[in-house]
Amino acid sequence: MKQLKRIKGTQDILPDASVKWNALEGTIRQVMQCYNFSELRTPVFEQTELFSRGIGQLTDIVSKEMYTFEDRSRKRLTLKPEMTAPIMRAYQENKLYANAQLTKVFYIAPLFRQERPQAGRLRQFHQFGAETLGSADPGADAEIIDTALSVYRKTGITGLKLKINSVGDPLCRIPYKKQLQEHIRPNLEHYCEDCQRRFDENPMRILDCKKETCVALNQKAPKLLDNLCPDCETHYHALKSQLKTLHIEFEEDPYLVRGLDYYTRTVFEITSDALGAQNAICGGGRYDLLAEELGGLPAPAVGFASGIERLIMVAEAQGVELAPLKRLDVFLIGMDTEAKPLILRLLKDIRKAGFSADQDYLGRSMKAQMREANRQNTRFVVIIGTDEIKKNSVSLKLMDKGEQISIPFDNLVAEIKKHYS
RNA sequence: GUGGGUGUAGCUCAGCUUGGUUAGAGCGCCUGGUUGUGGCCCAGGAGGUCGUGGGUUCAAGUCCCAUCACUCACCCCA
Repeated sequence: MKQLKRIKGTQDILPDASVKWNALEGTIRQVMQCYNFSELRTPVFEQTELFSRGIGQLTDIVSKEMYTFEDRSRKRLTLKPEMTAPIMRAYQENKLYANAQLTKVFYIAPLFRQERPQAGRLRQFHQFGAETLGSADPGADAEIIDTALSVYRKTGITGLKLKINSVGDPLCRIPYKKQLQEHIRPNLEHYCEDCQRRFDENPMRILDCKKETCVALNQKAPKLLDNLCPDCETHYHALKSQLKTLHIEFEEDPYLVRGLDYYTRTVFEITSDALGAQNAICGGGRYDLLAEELGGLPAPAVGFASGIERLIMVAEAQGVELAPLKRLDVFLIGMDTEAKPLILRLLKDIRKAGFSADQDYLGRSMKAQMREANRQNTRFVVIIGTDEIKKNSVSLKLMDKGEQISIPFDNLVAEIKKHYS
């Protein structure tokens, strides 16, 4: 019979890896708590309309990457491809703004996009992120960036680059787009195919093209940063000054454009050159218009999203251990049938005391069991054989020191506590 | 959707150019060297439809075609 396989672009997180995932999720929760973000969990699927309306019809995500299907009642559902829209939906639906003027939430969640997989890009992948809803203050933007960077610092990864930009708001962006199109139009035929396609859909993306000819043509193009309206200008400057106060290094990239429609004003990206072509480990920005787009009350908001798989890739490339080496506290060996019930009792007692403990279930020789204990990086081995039974004692081997001591049967747990380090 | 690369032991890979004994290595695993004692060392052992299907040939892991899978990159994104 044919062996069943996991579907393309998905991953089994095996025991060796899941230890790292758990440790990483732990540091994420810890940092989020310090910054006073609370967890918000949303369903894995939503009405398709949430994303088509929230993210934008013309974006790649909505136009060609969503896992969309009909349920039995012919409702159009979509496996969530990103978290911002669901968070905003939940914020409005549950009227979180009624409890507090300001809502700060974080999430750790699986997301789904049907793309061609490559290094750092899976069809089911995971992001953590934070969103501050209800504030238009540039301080919220700075805090969001600081939060992401704090998580990275805590994990131990280094060498990350922060790029920031402002994409303005409709007030400055709409006239700017026209100005940009006018500038490009005379030379449009010299631009690459992709850029020609972008001309009507999303002219600002043309500035982000990496093709040499396009980069050259873009040299003299007007920059949105030079054409911000006074309010956006003020916001952007306040953000930069707060980042400086926080001693956060950043690079201004006037061509940084994010692919999602809902961004206004602040956008940013954090990259690592330890990654391959997909070098962004974090992306985010402000989305003051999304709330209304989804049919709710106006609510300015800012957030970031960070790829967990990519973070782990960076850690691996840099030799950063996300989790300490796994150790088993106690391995118990019963030498004959008389010892078995005693071992079983001790195993239970040791576990009850909070230590990790295990025994052999394969009927292996003592030598093989010792090897097994060693393989599992065990701290203590407890041995009971006829000698021990006669003396109503157990042998406790301290594996790191190689020493072995004989102790009374009932003192075992206390003795383990004493030698545990 | 487009282009490149790779499929040989549980894992990482050699062998393919120049077809020809029983297809190899390292790591891992198992057994023994110790009547009940791990790591290091030594000795031995198990484990392979050479991705799949077809073709060429006296002979195919090796050459040709097809197909599938994986992978990297483009587009775009975390």
